[in-house]
Parts: sequence; structure tokens; C-alpha cells
Amino acid sequence: MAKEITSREENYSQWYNDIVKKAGLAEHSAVRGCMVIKPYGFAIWEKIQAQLDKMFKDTGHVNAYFPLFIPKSFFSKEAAHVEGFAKECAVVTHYRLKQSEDGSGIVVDPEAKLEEELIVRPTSETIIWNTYRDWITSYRDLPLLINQWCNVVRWEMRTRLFLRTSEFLWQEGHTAHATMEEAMEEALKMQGVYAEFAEEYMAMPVIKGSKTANERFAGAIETYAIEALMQDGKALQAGTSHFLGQNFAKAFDVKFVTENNQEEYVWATSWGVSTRLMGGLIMTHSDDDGLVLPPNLAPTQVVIVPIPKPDPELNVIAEQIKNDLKSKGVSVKIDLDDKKRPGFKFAEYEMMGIPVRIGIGKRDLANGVVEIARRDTKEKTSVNLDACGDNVVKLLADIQQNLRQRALDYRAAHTTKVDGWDEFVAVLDQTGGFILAHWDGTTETELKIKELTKATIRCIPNDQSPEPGLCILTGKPSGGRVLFARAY
RNA sequence: CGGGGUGUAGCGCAGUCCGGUUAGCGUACCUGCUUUGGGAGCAGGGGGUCGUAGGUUCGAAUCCUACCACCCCGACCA
Repeated sequence: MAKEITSREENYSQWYNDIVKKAGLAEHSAVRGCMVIKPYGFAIWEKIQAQLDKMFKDTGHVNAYFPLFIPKSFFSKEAAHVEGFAKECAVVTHYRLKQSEDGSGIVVDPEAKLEEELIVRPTSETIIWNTYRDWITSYRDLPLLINQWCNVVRWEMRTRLFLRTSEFLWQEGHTAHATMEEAMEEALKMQGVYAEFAEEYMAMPVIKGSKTANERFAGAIETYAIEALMQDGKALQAGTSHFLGQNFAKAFDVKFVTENNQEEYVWATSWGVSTRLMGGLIMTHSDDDGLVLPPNLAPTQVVIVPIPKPDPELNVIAEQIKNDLKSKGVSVKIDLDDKKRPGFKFAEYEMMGIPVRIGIGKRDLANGVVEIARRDTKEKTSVNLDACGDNVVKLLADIQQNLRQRALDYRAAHTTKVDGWDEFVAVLDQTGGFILAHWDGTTETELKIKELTKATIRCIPNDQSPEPGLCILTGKPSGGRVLFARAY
């Protein structure tokens, strides 16, 4: 019992931390607020990256890379943007160190002060739009559809592994368009890409919606988001896509000439998802035995464990199964470690969330079968050796499907329509989860509700149906329900 | 940034109040033997600037000061 984790019921936060650590995903570093992503955690991130990157390419985007540092003056060109990020920026002021006068160590050389301070990017709109000015002159240059994979820094006061760290990895797409309609369409398209990725690959159901003015990205006209529901009943914003209007084009003077020889400002979008997705992945599926990974994102989908320990006869069979599965596109690992016993390995692979485990023992072999165990339900079945490959392929698809269905069921059971204030408060405290309720549309009311209950408006659902009602707080008229929740 | 807590072997902890042998326990690790179908048993062994830097003292894990990091709860955010 070397690696027990805290149960969700006992302490959800601790459970999350235990999984991140004990599944070998990440750990705290010596640097405040910054994490080390360990090989297994990074392998999952690489799977996420690879799939998203493919989806971006399939929708016509290309990758590029822009600088980590942004001159302070660029940063302050778009008023709302500066205001939104000013409080959490790391600033580079000097470019040299030297031995201190008294020999006690290294100090910042006061003579090496930068003429203009550099901001470590919290997001790259400004440096990118400053560059786009030179790249865009004609309607023929549009649309410009660029993405970059990089790190960003937002100086957070309170951090949690993957969910909120001072430095994190993400991708940010930045596109330029000739018309408002096209930019709007792009922003919605990428919200759709994120939603598809979340549902099909992460098996994490999401609600697509737009943000209220209060929750909108600094500098955006409209922010679209995907919102997921975690197992503790709290919402997680898993991706955002912004329609930026002409705000950045005007701030950085990015104009193009139309077919009719008219000079116009460019329309913009930006969109991003981050390593925060890892947090969502963990909290959507995992259980008290450890991580549970959807097969589509598991670095290793199947592990083969010879029982009681590897020997030539078993290894040959294991190798056959592995080759068969590999030819079917499944990633497989055979555990040839003869120092650890099977029970230990079972627990270890469950902690790591490997979707399928195949046990091969002499007793099985005598009967021409292998034991197949699935991580999501922990069911074990005996399967004929010749049917093993097909069976596992089917099982992986089934696990992917089951995880998604389970998450959908959870969400359905934790989404409540509420019409009165007392009920709103009661549901928040007892059931948690998403609440669909009427709101009068003002920021003032939204903030008041947040102050009273800590719940925020996660989004105005894209598929919101018109329905007259009364605001749960003020009783003023509302045209439709919005999605409330306590959030990460 | 406020309130509370923690920091001693890879991990988990005792010892700290009330300073005084050689800093201990569990686990992990190494060696050997016996084991092996759900986290093996026995025996032996290695591993510590007690978070960092100062200070008090004959003597500091223990007392004092400052700093750093992390955890929990708040305010801010992806």
C-alpha cells in the first residue's frame, strides 16, 4: 500500500493533487507558482497538442512563432487589454548581472537597465498585431490564419498544478480577416473545434456559449468559451475564442485595401487552450484509484503484464499480441520488469490510468485465453487468444464512449433549472453543478450574485432558447436562461 | 495580498513546548535467500549541511530574527 491517494469524498483538492503527483504528471518546482511537467504528463500534453494541431491545420491554419518579450509600449496600445493584464505581468528591466561589490554574490547590474522594459507575454495579441501591420496591405493578404504553440506568464497569486500556474503552455491562434462576418465566423468555428476536441478526444462534454461583458477577454468584442463540469460540481472554462473586432487593428494601425481600392481596418480573432486542459481531463474521469484516461489521449493504451513474471514462453505470446495490436493502430507496452510482482504492477497502471491491461499467465495460456481488464469500470474478462486483438480494439472504443457517457450523465444529473433565489442558493450548496436561470442582463446583477454566492455566469449558451422569465435576483424581465456555476 | 498550517533520508512522519549521547521510525532503495494469479517475507546494508541565511549559547533540529517554498481558506484570473 505504498501509494494510496486521498478519496474525493474526503478532500477533493487533495485527491486532485495526489493524482497529479502519484500518476507522475507534474510537480511543484523550485520556482514560485511554476510547475515541472513530468514525462508522463508531458506525453499526454503531446497527444493533446498533436490532435489539436491537426485540427488547426485541417481548418487552414499554419504555425509560426513570435517573441517571448513584448515592449511595454506595444502592450499599452489597446486600453482594455492593458487594464486586463496589467496586474499580472512579469517585467524585464535589466539585461546583465555582476559580482556584488562586497563579493557576497551576484546582483543586478544597475548600469544595465533597459531603455524600455519588456513584458513577458501573458498573451501575444500586441506583438502579433504589430507584426501583422507589415504583413497585411491588401485584401489579397487575407485571411491570415496563424497559430503558435508557446508558453505564457501570468503572475498568479494562488496556483494549482495545471489549473492555474504562473507559467503555462498553450496555443494561441491569431487571425486577420477582411470582413466582420468572416472574423465572427472564424471565432465560432474555433469554438466548435475546441468543443469537438473536448468531446471526441477528451471525452469531456462541454457547453458552448458566449461570455458576459464582465467575463470577456480584455480587448475583445465577444468571447466564446467552452465550459466543462468537474466531478466536484465546479465548472472549468476549458477554451476561449475571441472576436476582437477592429480593436487591435486600430491600436496597431493594420489596414488593407479592398477590391474597390478602399482602405479599411482588418477584423481579428484570437483563440486558445492551455495545459489547463490537463486539469479538466483529470477531474472529469479519474477515480479514487488514480488517473483514468480516455483511450484517444492515453500515451499507452494497453499494457501487457506477464503473470506471475516474464518468462520466454509468456513473452513470445505477449510479443504476438503486441504486434497484432500495433498493426491495428493501438499503442502497447509489455512490462518485462521481473522485480515487481503483478499486484504491484496492476495498482501502478491503474494509478497511471492506462485504459486496458492484458494479463497473460500460464493458467490462462493452458486454456488458450488472456485476461483483459478495463480501467474505467475495473471489469475483467477472459478472452480467447485469437480474439484478443479485435476485442481490445472494440474495448478501447467502448471505454472512450463509456467515459463520455458517464461524464454526460453526471452533467445531466448536475444541471438544474432554477426560477427563484432561495432555490438557486439551495441548489448551489446541495447539488452544485450547472444552474440554468434567468438574469436581467446587467453586470451589476451578475457581480451581486457572485458576491452573494460565489457563482458566476459561465456563459450564455449558444443554443439558448428564447424564454421570457424573471431575473432570480432582481425580478426584472429576462429573455432566456444563462448558465451559472461556481468555477475554477 | 490577508488568515491558518507545514518544511527533519526519494516519499510519509516522530523528535521542537522544556537546548545536551551517535537524530529516529515507516516505506522506498541496495545485497542475499525464500517467494510470485491484486501493492511479498526474513536477514543484512547504504542514504541527513534537520527549508535558507544570520543571531543567542560552552553546546541549536530544538530558542530569536529575516527570508524562501508548499498546503488549506479567502480576494483576482485560463
